[in-house]
Amino acid sequence: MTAKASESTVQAWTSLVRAEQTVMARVEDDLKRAGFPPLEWYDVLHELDREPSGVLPQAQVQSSIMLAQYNLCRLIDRLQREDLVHRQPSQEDGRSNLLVITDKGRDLRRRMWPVYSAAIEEHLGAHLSSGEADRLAGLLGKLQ
Amino acid sequence: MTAKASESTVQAWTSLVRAEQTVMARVEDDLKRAGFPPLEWYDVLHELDREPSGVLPQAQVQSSIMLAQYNLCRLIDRLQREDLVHRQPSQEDGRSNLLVITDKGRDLRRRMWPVYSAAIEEHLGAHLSSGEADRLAGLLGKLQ
DNA sequence: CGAAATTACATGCAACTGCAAGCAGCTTGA
DNA sequence: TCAAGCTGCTTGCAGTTGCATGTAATTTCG
Repeated sequence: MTAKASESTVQAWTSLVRAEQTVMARVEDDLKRAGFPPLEWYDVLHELDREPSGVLPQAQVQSSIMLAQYNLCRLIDRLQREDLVHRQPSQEDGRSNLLVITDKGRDLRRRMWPVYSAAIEEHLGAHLSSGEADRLAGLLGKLQ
Repeated sequence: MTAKASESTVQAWTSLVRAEQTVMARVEDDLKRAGFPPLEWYDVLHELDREPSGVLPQAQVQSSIMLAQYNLCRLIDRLQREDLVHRQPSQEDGRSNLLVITDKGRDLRRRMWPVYSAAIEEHLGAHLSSGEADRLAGLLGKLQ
């Protein structure tokens, strides 16, 4: 439990942090340049938009995306202010909010995807063969 | 330039972001539980402490760690407030700050490392063989 | 049942961040 | 040589985050 990390492990750690932060910054920058909001907006809209009904409990969105409860709460405030989603009290559970994506929200997500996808391709995909991408995903999957 | 990302690429992207955020959160949490400041404090102290003189221009620290200039500026404010580093005007270049690590700063970095190292080992190293860690680092290195 | 624990969400406050702008001090080139 | 531009650093402001806490609804269990 208190073992020191090996050289290989430390190298993997620093590469992981560097790579993620670098690629993330570039992707976010592309979105911003195109006039779009941050990726976390996309994440929430994506979770809702993939539901045909466009509805999910706030707690379920929270467990899908990696965001603290109070941060999701305030993110929803912002999305609601922009009329991209709205909150609807749940009938089944009086504590729970249902989040409903609006047409405007679905439209924004749809328009963001080409830019987002191209950014992923340019800043990540272009540097790896298809096999390398698969192996990378496989190794990263072991860390969860 | 506007190519859509392949399935493998998107999977690598989501794995990358998830893995980094998950492991980072766990490592930061271990440091916090042990009563230590955030990792970025460590990063700055580490850059300075690896110099025998303990001195580096602020601009050079900035290019080593990934932090916007104004964020480093304010991070240094905090470190200075805690007497971990101090600023010293450069003789050679009147615009430049030299950052000097204090004994207290060196000591903090030294005490943080065992906790940091153990966290890396637990949350990353324990999930990968040595060969896997090397391959992961190699793949991630292609993304810079 | 009904008190205690848990779950879902919200919020005041202090700290931190991003942006845009500012201020020296250095460098360049007509 | 000196005005224009660049570089290194700082800062005001508005927006965002983390923490601790609050509120209300549900679940658990003696």
